[in-house]
Amino acid sequence: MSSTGTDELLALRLRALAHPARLAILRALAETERCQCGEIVRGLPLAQSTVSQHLKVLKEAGLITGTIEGPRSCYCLDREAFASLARQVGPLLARLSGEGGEPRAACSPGPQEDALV
Amino acid sequence: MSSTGTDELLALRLRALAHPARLAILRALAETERCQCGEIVRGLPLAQSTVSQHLKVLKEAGLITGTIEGPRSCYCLDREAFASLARQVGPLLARLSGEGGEPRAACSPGPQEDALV
DNA sequence: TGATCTCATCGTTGATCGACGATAAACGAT
DNA sequence: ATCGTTTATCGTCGATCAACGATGAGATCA
Repeated sequence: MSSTGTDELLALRLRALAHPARLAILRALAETERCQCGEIVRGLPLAQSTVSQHLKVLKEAGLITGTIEGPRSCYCLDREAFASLARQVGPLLARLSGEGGEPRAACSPGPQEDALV
Repeated sequence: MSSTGTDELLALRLRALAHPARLAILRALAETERCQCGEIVRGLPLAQSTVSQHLKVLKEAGLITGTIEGPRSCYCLDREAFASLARQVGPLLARLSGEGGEPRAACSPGPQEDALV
């Protein structure tokens, strides 16, 4: 497996997560379940336009949904997207962390026998 | 909670993960458990200097360790770092995905079909 | 109608990323 | 001592990011 194409999407979503401001936005959305953009702006030390950009990034990554509702916008988490991401990231991190729990001999024990395929 | 300072480290690590080439490198390290940089280069459509740069990013994020061993280098996963990352990301994604499983009423209450992308 | 509020988008600026070739450093082998 | 191999680093270039202010589009309210 290794999935060449899927990695693009996975990387896109991880990149969307990989910013302190966006993490803060997501946490705010999770806590309040409210969607007002203005409230998020007031909770962060960033300009309104900057927050709007971050929201756009999150929306394009498919992590949140945005709905124009009258003069204001309603943002909220796409729970299913995060569940799907968890199903992808969970096993990946498990595998990278050793998973089964074999000793694994770290990296270089010293006398590196042959190797090579 | 949410700790403003921790988000910096979390974002750093997520950003290190958020690149297809680096995902491929990590998978290669997880599969072969071998550390030769040259082997990784031969397995990717990238120049040696580019791979070296990616390895540097991963190392600076604390996700892998690199040991100079004679003329060659020995890279391998920092299993503990990935375990720690999993302990951080797992609950986060669980929370963002709804966790408890309450209905949560989605976002928009009104009958506005889609609007917006 | 006009004023106001909310938010998205545009345009700009400086910083960082991603890729590459070229080069240098460390070591083993000849 | 001199090669050849392996890897890190440097310098460059184009693309993208992150932040901001300014502007514009909708919708509500006076």
